Amino acid sequence: MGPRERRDREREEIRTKILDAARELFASEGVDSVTMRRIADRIEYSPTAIYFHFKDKEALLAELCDSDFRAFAQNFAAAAAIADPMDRLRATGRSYVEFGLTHPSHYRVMFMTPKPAHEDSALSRGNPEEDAYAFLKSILAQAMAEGRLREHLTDLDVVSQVIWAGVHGVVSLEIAKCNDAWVDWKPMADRTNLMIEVLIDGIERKKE
Amino acid sequence: MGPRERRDREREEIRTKILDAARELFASEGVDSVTMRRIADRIEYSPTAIYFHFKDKEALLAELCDSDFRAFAQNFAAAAAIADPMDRLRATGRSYVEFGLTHPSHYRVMFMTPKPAHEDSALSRGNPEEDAYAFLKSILAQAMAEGRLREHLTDLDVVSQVIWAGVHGVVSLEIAKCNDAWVDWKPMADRTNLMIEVLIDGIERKKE
DNA sequence: GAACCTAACTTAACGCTGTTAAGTAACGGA
DNA sequence: TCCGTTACTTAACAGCGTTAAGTTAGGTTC
Repeated sequence: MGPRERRDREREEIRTKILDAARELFASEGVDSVTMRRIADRIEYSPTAIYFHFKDKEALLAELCDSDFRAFAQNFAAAAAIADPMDRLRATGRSYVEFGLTHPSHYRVMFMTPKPAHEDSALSRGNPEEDAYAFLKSILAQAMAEGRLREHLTDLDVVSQVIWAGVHGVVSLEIAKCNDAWVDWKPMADRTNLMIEVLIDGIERKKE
Repeated sequence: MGPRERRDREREEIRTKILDAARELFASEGVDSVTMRRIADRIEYSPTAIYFHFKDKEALLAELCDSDFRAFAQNFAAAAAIADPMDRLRATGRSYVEFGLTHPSHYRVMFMTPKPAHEDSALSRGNPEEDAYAFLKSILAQAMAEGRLREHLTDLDVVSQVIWAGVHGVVSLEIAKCNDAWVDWKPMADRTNLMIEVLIDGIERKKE
């Protein structure tokens, strides 16, 4: 079974070569520069060779996205070490915004671009270390278990989705509209801080 | 001075004809279907004729955006009639979300797509009836004047931008990620309600 | 009225895109 | 040795935004 394994390995190698080339183009020149022909140029193959390894451009980008999601989730490792759930939530929010501002191109593709379905993913969903949404949910689950959330907040998913939407709103508005002059944009840090503060204040149970 | 005026009028007519065709294509088949060639087909001109009336495709879309922004701002007319600023804020948030869900294509172009500068606009900025951001700001200005906002909230722009980001987050996540199966999406109405409630709770001054 | 000029187009083309069809080598298995 | 699969290549198609060059109609000027 030597040749077969070697062939499989070679196939995997050129696959990752394509992905690496795409990732480099994407990071350095933006999503619009990622064309099949430019990827092919980089790896010194013909453009059509890519279609032997990926169904089409969309499938290629989707697979790029998967690894980006993994990097995104690992971005929260530092925050994960914080014991207090509310403080962990604060740190997670800050990490989230930081990731978006540091990798705006990735953020756009991951969270600001509608994609048709894309169900088949190599990511282990539900695992807080690879699935950022599961990570957020686990924080709120602990907060709820410890009685730190308001009484009427019983649906973990709704709360998670609103928290997510809050920080996502700050990041995505910044990415999409920071050049628009008709808004007197205040410093990003101020917006981030107030958003996190408002969100936490809105879900935290008040002491009497 | 007859002929000259007639010529100017004709020029304006074909201009709006182009815009109307683009708008129709855009609304019915999405932004990707708006191509110079398809617009030209609709109005029975050659594609290049459009370039005599618009610098390029981007300028055409920018002008479409302007009228969309006007429609967007007028969407808040009903909410504007509410006297209490916090209730007006609630109604405005709900109108905002409703607009986004009813016109996802427009919303995407307006608020989810980075555009290079685009400063020249026919919109009267600062006028709450045409500028939705100014409208939001005017609500919060009244709230602040009436002592309804927390003491530490002194910067009207920061508060406005966070409120905006909150509802924008709910809408844009819905538009971009509603097909993603790795999130157990809860009903849009629940997310909207909780977001508005959390935001208002986070900025409203508490009675003692 | 004739010449001229310019505004408003058209046709043809360029260079780019994603993608497919058809052809060609190389190589493992029967 | 033959055969079929695998992994490609070259050529091409249809579409895109955009530009260059040519055409026609209409107002202006002598």
